[in-house]
Amino acid sequence: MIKHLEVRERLLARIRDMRPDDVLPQERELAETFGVSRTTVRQALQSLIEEGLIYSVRGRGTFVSRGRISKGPTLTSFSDDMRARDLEPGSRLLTAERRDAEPELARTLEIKPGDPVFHLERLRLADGFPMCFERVDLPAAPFPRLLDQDLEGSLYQLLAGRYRTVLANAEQRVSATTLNRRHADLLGVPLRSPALYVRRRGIDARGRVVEFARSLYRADRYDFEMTVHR
Amino acid sequence: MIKHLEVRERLLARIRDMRPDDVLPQERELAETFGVSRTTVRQALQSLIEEGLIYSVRGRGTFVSRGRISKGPTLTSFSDDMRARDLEPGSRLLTAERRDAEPELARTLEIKPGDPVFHLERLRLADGFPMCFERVDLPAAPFPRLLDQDLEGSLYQLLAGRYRTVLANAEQRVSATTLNRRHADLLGVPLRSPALYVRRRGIDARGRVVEFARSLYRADRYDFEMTVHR
DNA sequence: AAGTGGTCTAGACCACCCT
DNA sequence: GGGTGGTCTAGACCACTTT
Repeated sequence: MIKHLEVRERLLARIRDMRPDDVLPQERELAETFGVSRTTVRQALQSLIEEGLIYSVRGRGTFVSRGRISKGPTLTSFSDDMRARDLEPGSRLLTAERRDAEPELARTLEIKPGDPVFHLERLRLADGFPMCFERVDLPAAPFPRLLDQDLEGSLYQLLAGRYRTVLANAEQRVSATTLNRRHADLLGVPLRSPALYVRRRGIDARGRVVEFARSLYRADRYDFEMTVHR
Repeated sequence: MIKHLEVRERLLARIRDMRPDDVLPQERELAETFGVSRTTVRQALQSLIEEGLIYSVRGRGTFVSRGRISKGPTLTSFSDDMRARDLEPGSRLLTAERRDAEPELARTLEIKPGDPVFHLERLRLADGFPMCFERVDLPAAPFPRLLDQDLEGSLYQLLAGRYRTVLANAEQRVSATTLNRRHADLLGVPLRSPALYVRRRGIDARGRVVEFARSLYRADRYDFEMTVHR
């Protein structure tokens, strides 16, 4: 087990029993308590600060943040996201086909026009009810036989497991829209209901574009929580 | 000058002249070149990795990312935000009054029910056209004579300049909605047009709640861009 | 003056990738 | 086996806050 992650876990356990603005023991003391160097303690503290769970003030100390665990803008799959909300994720595959990339899609995926891509359409469910309609395009070359796999589970997990491709970061654009007949029916809401429209370009550790996804989230059941800094 | 920031600057200059997937010198070499320890080099590299400018692969090296500088989710004012889009920010003050905090607002602002708060309503403009309708509540105590100030400019700048209160981070919740008669008229769009609805709680460096803002952005003219990691 | 977090060092070993 | 990034150590000094 990596030490700073272990320290992080033990700090998390402490923080859970503390109240907002309570002060944590000082770093040198934590280092002694956990039997690690101060550097390692600081590495663990830093990750908690980045998530907004604690904050530090020079010359005063490190304190528990107000507010609760609001997950920062990290890259999570729909499945993880739903589980974090205590909802059971599901999926209904609507379309799965091989296509030739249109020029604009090719540019987005950084491949050549006409190169083969996989196009998926899925209805994402939470506790069995529609939450999100998503269309995903992926370059076909890195993912042989993708369409033969089980595409109703987590796509990210499939890419990581079978194709050793892990998404490292994503460019995301979030806007609002109202739903047309087809999308409203799929999501089980009235025509012209509001929805969050998210366009995402997923990038792997080497900087290759792995997916371009467009999702429509029911506005009455979903919102983005984020903590922004400085 | 803090060393790791200086190293960061010098690395940035190098990266600008490199192409995607070019490899950077190895960390031990950079340390020697810049006359600092490897730890300090790593601190500089880390900040560039977090911004997506470079990526590292264990056992291979550190490389320049594809894609350009995509600003992460940082805390910007409306004014900064508009200027980044080459739009001239403006403001029309609709309401500015002192109120007593309702219980729910008091809880959000972490003050006592009945404590005085300032309530502002502003129409935010971009190149003179409505972009966003915002309602802001602030605790009155830390901001004496706030209502006598010029409230049509940047609120963040006013808080920083006159009251020495700098927002350190904010909890934000983004959802979608459709506009009612009043809000549609204010924003100059048809009834029931889609809009982004943002609720934000701004926190200062000491963890005190400074503002609670609810904003409605025209969906046809505004979206959130963000880069998410890991 | 004492205590806190912020920065930095020099060196060590580990985990992983390549040839 | 040699080279890379990842983790960790023990110690030092600095900048800031509080007493």
